[in-house]
Amino acid sequence: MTNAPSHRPAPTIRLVAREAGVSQATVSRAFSQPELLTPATVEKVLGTARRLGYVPNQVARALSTGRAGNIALILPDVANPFFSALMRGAQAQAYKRGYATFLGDSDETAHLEDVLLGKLAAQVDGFVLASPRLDEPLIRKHAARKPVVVINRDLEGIGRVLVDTGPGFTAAVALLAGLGHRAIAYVGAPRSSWSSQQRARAVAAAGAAHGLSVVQIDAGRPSHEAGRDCVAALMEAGVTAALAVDDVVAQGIMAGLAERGLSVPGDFSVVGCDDIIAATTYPPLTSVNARCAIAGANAVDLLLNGFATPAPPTASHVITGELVIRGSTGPAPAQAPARTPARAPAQTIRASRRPSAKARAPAEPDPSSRK
Amino acid sequence: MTNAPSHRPAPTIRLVAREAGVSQATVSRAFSQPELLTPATVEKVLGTARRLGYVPNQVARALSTGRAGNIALILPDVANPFFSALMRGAQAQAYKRGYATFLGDSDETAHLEDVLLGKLAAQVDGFVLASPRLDEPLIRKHAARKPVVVINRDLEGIGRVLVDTGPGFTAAVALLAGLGHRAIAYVGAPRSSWSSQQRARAVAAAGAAHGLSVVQIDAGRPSHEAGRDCVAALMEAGVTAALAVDDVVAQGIMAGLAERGLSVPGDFSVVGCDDIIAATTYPPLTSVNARCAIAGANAVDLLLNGFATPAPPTASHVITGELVIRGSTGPAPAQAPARTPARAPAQTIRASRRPSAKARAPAEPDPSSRK
DNA sequence: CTGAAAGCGCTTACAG
DNA sequence: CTGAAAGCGCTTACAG
Repeated sequence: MTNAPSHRPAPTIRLVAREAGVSQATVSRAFSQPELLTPATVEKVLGTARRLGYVPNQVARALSTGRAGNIALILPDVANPFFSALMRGAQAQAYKRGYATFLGDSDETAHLEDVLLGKLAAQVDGFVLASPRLDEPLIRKHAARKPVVVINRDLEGIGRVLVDTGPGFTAAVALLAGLGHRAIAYVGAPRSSWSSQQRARAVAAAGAAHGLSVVQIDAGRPSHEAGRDCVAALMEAGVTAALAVDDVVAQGIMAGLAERGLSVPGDFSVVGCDDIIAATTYPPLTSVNARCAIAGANAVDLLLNGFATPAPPTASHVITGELVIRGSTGPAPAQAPARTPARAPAQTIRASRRPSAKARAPAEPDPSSRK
Repeated sequence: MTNAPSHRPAPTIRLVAREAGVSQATVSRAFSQPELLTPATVEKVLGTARRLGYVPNQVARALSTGRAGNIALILPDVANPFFSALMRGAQAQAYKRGYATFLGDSDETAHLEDVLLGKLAAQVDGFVLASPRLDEPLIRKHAARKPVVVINRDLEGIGRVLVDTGPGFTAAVALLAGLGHRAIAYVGAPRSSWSSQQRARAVAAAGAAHGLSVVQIDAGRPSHEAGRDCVAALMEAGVTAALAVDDVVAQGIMAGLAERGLSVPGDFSVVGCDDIIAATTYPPLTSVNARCAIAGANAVDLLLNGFATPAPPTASHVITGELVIRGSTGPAPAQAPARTPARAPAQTIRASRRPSAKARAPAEPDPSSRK
């Protein structure tokens, strides 16, 4: 396995030095510490460097200095809108501060997280671990080797960014109470993630404060389908509003309601969380904004700022999500929607170029959501 | 700026050699070419390596061999569902083949693409460039230095993966014609991307073949909002169905129709493209599947396979997108929908924890879509 | 202000 | 089958 030799090798510092008539050290300084050189020297070196198309080799630099100039972002699923937004914020911030970003998708597994952390360790100066699935001892093991900042996991002594959506959910319950709802549901994730737990608690507490009856429903792995599937349970419970662990599930709930001929917010109110896709549904979702992009950027800042200090990052940074009220919440209906049977789901047919259309399951995975 | 010294330095090959009583060369071979060594030696070395927690330093290895073991994926917007899915497929395939992935988000700008390509060049063995905004000469310049595979850009002599959605759009037009539609619209991107051009041509040709009247509408930068905004133009044009450049725009069109009290597919039919979010809307979108994840994986394969050959990748790999029929397409209405004025858009209010709710624009960027 | 030289942690012909 | 040694392309005390 040879690297395609047809690609000419990049010019090195030695060539630039020779062409400019200076030493390698001078070329190096022209790039990394120009203030140590005469402006004329810097100009001369940079000029010939540009002419030759020279760019400092980051790999050699990393080996020499011990600093890679890279970070890695490890997350459970890049296709999930929450993580996409987070990634966008993190990558942009890292770039702005001169760092390149490795992307590691753990496919929701703790094992892959562990492997990725190990493989990338030598090439990065630190990690941002979003909603890690890894158990605490392993996270701490990796954090002992390289600086680590986690997002949405509260680990004492490890740098972390926590998105506090509790107040947003509290506000959402208050909104529903004000609209006359008396029985509501929280639709959450299974082995409660830190985020889902937090949201469930906020709903329970606020519900009690307003004298509402609150049922908790476990949707399983949060996905559009999971949301749709739990609509039966919502009808059974006799509630008139649901707060979901995230927008994907909320959107699924809206689809399930529509299949039963129920309208939102006329017959039922729905609240989501994250506020990434919430503005694009119809009706647009009332949702708790999780400031995903900001969380990603803050995590990168926390990590990079830590490089300048002797101790690893250990601070915890809390971001508060606010409620954004849109069109999926309205006055409580006169009575809870009847247990309407679902209509047959809309047909899905995959047509090829050939006239014969054949029914098949879509190959692309559902954009699902677990945080 | 020092790297946090509290993180103990990783053990090196020298330490392992000393501890195992062998030379560095032997330790190196135990990891990279164990077949050259006695099984006993390999075992001894690997054992002490494990005991010391030694992992080969990828940076040193890269400098020495000239192979980084990394690739970079450059794309216009990670928050766009199309690219998220593509990224997922690419990253997973690279991992499967032993490569780590750098992520570069160009934020839709040609300049950032250029910079990222330059900065990452030394750290990667090649690039996957998805829907590049860069002009052809610059792409060729970079491709002359490092292997490059582009996605959805047809550049002779450069490795590329092209998703051909033409047949899918042709099938979609046939579907609409069969449902009795006589006047349809294609809603595309502005400075036509390769993808949008291709789709527009397919719609025009198929429309002519079926004797339909076809209008082309430019939605500007493809986004949910752009889709919603062009509904007025659709009404004006008197069409009864629209095919959109992607699902995000299609979803926007559905929202705009809903705001006017028009139902899909009763009053109007909508077709999208990409098939990532199509299954999650209500009604679920009929959409041309763009096999995004597969495109990403194929691009990585094309790139990595090229490393084994002397010449850079130059093949072009075409993936055909098929039409997936769901609930947003139906029989043509008796007559084109009247020019109903839009109702006031659903209110958006952001509520803080404090009782006073204040109206503000959401901070998160709209997940938009340009490919 | 500039240069000669050692060193970062590996790999790999070249000997033996 | 194993080792001594050069080299990958930089950076950085150390001299001058």
